[in-house]
Amino acid sequence: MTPILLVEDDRSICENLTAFLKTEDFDVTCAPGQQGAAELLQKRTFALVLLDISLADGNGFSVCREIKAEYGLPVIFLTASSDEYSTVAGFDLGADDYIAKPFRPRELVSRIRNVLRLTSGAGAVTKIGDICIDTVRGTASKNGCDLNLSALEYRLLLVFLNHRGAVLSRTMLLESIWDIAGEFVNDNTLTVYIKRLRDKLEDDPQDPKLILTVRGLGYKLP
Amino acid sequence: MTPILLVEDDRSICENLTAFLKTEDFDVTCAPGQQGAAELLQKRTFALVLLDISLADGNGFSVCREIKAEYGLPVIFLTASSDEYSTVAGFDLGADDYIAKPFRPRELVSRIRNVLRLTSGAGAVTKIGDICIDTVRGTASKNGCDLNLSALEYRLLLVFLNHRGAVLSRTMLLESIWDIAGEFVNDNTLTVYIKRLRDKLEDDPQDPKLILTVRGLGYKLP
DNA sequence: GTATGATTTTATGCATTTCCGAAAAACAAT
DNA sequence: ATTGTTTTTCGGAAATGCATAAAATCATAC
Repeated sequence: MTPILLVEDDRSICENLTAFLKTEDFDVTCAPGQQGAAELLQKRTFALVLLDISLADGNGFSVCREIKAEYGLPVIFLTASSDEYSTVAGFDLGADDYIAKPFRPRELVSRIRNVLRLTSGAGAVTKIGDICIDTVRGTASKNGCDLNLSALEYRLLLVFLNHRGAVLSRTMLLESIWDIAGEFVNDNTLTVYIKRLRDKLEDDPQDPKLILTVRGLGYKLP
Repeated sequence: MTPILLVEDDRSICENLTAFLKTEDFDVTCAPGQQGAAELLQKRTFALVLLDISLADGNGFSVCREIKAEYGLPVIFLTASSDEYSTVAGFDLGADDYIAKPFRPRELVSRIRNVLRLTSGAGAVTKIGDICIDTVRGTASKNGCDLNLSALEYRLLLVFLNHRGAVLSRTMLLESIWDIAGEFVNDNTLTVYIKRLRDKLEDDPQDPKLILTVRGLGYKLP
């Protein structure tokens, strides 16, 4: 299921598209406006964004600019105003395609697949605060400069990323990284890697804001 | 001047588009039908093909299939029949965009630029620094002189090329080149070929700038 | 049959990382 | 405060992953 973010304030369009795209193996999440879209992009990772130009709060253009600057995700504009000016402006902002309503669902699917094909190789970037994780390039950076994570540090960070907000028990973390044929490593190894990650990620490793300890339960990424 | 091939049998459209696109810094060559298109593609190099579906001899779909198979060039369908079936069929053949007549010239230009942006890196000849890879001839050259890559070295380079920027795991590389009926070769074979490629490609093989090692994760071409 | 080049394997060295034990610190409960 | 538990820190030993050289195998043409 390819995760897609649909930014659209018309509820009925949202519901119809979500249902239809589901049958085509896309996992659609709806955001009614700029605000919600920004929050979802912070929290989760998407492969593509479908963007309505006319939103209640702000317009699609500014959302597009943000998405391109922050996450580099492919964007397809989805809009009623099919006038030439909009089309050109949309492309100038780095949109990857532009579909005028009313559009035929099957054409939309074709265009989504097409854009995904053309942009594959573009990174799937997730942001947490000023930390940037690019799962395609296999890098994590802070304020643009590479953090030089080791392979294990990187994998550990990924686990936190995929369970954003949840408390992860030490056992669970050990299992997901060190479970080689049921043989675990020393429990303390995890602790050491938590420290390493903090040293590299946190502004102040003494007072972690990203990887928090939940005493007795484990750790979590808020 | 970006060279574009326009395959279109309506003379007046040809002339108008040629003139207009010229003002946008595109160098348009017209072919009235399948026959002429094939000959021109043989003789010259184009960056993109604008393709009318309804041609006097044969139809645009078969031309598209041929272009994609033989030259791998980006294709934009340009057509009167905007029915859904055609759109989907066009994309299925590997078209990169689809514009229904009548279209606005400025939108066409936007879409051309957009497709060129998205497909840059495809094309028959790709450059990385001072390395030139010609996927039609199957050769790679540095500063104009042939690098004399062996078949495997060349194929390995192609894998990197097709995943520019991404970290490619050793397993993935082994699979894409040495996976003969699930039987892998010695894991170190890959290492050796990485070295061979570096020796031929890099200015200073000791300090690679093209094929970088990402310890624990794999290699990547930045 | 030998000569040439491509491919694969073997062997070795080096650098980084991963791992662990033990001590120190932080925390919770009495 | 005292005690016991959990978490953090530290340094060095062990393991791993990668680079390199050189030898062995295979294919092809001469």
